[in-house]
Amino acid sequence: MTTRALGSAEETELGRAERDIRARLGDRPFDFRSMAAISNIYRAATTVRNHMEQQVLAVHGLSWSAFTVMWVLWIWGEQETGRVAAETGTTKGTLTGVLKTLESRRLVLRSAHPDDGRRVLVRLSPRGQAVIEELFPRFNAEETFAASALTAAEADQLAHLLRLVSARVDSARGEAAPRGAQRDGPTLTARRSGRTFGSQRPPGRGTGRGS
Amino acid sequence: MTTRALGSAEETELGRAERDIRARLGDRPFDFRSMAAISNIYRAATTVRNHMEQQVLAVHGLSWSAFTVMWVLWIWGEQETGRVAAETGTTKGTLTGVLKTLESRRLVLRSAHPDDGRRVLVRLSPRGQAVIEELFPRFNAEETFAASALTAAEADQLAHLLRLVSARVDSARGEAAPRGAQRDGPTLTARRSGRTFGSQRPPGRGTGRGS
DNA sequence: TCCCGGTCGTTCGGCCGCGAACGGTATCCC
DNA sequence: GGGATACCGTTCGCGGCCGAACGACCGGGA
Repeated sequence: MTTRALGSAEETELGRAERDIRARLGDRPFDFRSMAAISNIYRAATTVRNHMEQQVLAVHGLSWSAFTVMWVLWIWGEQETGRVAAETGTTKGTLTGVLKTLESRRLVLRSAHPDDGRRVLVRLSPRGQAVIEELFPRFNAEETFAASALTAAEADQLAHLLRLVSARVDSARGEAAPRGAQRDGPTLTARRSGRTFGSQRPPGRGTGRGS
Repeated sequence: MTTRALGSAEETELGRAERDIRARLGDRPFDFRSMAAISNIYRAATTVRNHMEQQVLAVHGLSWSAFTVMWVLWIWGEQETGRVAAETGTTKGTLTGVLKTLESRRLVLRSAHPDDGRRVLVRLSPRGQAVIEELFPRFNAEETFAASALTAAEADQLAHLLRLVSARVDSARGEAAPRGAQRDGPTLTARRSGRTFGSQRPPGRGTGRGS
């Protein structure tokens, strides 16, 4: 309640849209509260991604995905492509394409795994290293800007609530139809979503003292 | 703080990832709080979208975007394509493609605007109407599930915080480089993002008693 | 040794997504 | 009225994105 931010018509505008929706659906027992919470996630995500691509990434012609891959390689160093895919939240097939793009621009390098012929290792090139080190401070500055309508406590709260949603949805992987069922299906390629704070940890890094 | 939900290792896992990031970047003055808040938005959005497409939309082979378009037409009725584009948060070019897909499946109908030869009107076909009415309750049920780790107050708070972020980023449209500058650039196609609660209102609907 | 199931990265087809460019249309202003 | 201007939806090129299919490769077992 502290930061209302911007003298915009935000609340009234949104109220109008919601009123239209209720006028159309109000006689049916839908969960408008969850609808607002969930739908706004996608809305904010698209807004932020477009902003970053236009304001920060455009100077190097990078997409959000390409940047994310470079970020992962920057933080955790050389990785197997499968791990990068999981960490960036895409499928292996998608990652192949992104890597092809990055490789064509000489930003990353692929190399064969020494012990396993199936695996492929990826790492930043010196050029890629320079690009991410130039880009990330600007990227982070825009993150600060995007969160600047929030108090510190609100930013923490936002991250926390989003993690709860992600964890909840992740917990339902591999199910079929009904909501009540317990999860059992193990067969599904590991999938993560988005940059940073994925739940995969890098290999050979601190074991984090178990549970 | 009330709902911790799932006996998962969520917090410790995320803590480990964040610790790795700080180990790599901690000596530099980055804004880790904003980083966590913003990056988790994208992560949650992807997770939710994939979940919806797999659990709800797959039975009709619809994408999130196609569903969103049908939703808009369902709630607000026949619309000009430009308005649908703004409401769904895509460009006009993208919408043309989505409409082509929907039209090929006989879910929407295009018609010429009576008074303006440039405009095109879109509406749900009877078949499309039936599909969205079957699909939306299931969709909303999954929204409820996705938000089920949150209390009612937390869900409201999440929506509120996300709206603040969206509004903040939207306010920066048309700028170039420096953060301090005031916005001036008017030339930019109206852009919204995501389903529901966009700030565009339908034409000819209640005027909402102005400001 | 030779299968054989499992795993890895790539390829493929289809769709979404963007900005830029294009043709058709309306509107403003003289 | 007639031309400049602005607007609308479509098209285009390129890249991201997914699931499925594929070929290469690993490991274990007889």
